[in-house]
Amino acid sequence: MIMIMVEQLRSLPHAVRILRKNQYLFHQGDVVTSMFLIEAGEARLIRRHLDGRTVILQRALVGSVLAEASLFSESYHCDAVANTRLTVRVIRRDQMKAMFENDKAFASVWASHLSDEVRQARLRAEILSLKTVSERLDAWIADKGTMPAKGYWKTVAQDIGTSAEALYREIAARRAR
Amino acid sequence: MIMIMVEQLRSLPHAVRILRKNQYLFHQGDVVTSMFLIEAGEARLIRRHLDGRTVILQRALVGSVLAEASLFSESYHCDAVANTRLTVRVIRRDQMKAMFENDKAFASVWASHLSDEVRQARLRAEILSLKTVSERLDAWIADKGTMPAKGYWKTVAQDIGTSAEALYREIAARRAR
DNA sequence: CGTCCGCTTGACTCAGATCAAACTTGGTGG
DNA sequence: CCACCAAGTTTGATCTGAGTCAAGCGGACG
Repeated sequence: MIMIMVEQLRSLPHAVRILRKNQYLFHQGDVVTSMFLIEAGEARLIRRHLDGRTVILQRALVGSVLAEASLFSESYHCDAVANTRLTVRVIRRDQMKAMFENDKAFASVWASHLSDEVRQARLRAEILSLKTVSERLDAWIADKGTMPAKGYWKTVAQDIGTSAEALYREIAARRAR
Repeated sequence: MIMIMVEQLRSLPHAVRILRKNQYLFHQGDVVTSMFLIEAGEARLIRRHLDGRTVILQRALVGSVLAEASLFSESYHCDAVANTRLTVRVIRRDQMKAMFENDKAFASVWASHLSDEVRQARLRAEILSLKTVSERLDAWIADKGTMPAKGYWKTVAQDIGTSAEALYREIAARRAR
């Protein structure tokens, strides 16, 4: 399903943009003129708080679209930053809108994709409403299937909204059993 | 926008169902045959955990649709319960799908609505990723505009994922300033 | 008028945030 | 090949915000 969508998006005229790690793709408040399909690398949607803390709204990997939720809105509601060196396909918003309006199959796939995003975001909120690290980790694993390789644990800690240390301790405790 | 959608939904043939408080509209895993438009009352989408604790995924008031994210899926991914006496308009899923496919305006409105849901769910996750009650309350108020009337505070506590007591204390502390 | 529910406040306890210091590991450049 | 650096991991110590239990208050409503 998602592949079908990506296929169709690739058929549109586009430009390509390459960003360095930590470079911004767009900022909260910018007028939405383009949508971005990730070709290589990884990005994150973040919101920065007054005190400088950042919250990750979403992590986006190869094949995902930034920012789906903005196709019908005037301005971006968060920042997008490259997590790694990042290659994105730039598609003009009006072209994507035209495709949505003229191609029934695409419209369905797009809506279905949005529905999935709703579910995922609600799941994330559900995980974050759990109180202990242990419960959150269980829920995270229940969703994803397995624990990732060692270098990615810190990332999981951010996903489930705890400090890295707390997660390491939980993992250590489980290892001990 | 949302009103336009509701208007169009009302134009479809439908049945009406009335539920008592705490009665279930559907359960997680049920096959999706219908969508529900709330005519009167209030419902909540919840997920029940092994230990019996319930997590509110979403609260739904008059005019909202349950469960948007399921139009394109086979089974419900959570439970829906009446918060009050509840009147819903029952619309068959295949009719709604047909409308999505044949009516461009509706398709746009629907996708736009889903985008909004994505934003809201992500915002909720963002709030829940904050660590102190004070920060969460600030974020909640920043989103909604103001604090609700006194009888609704307990609800807010659930929204921001803390105990009622913790919220009452935070409110008391603010009053003191 | 009694019952229910939301609010209020106190006391206690604890999970996890934070700070800190050491150790792996992979990559980079000399 | 090794020194060095950056990032992630590990573990300890400390502190605190908030969950929980508990008891009392007040308004709404049958």
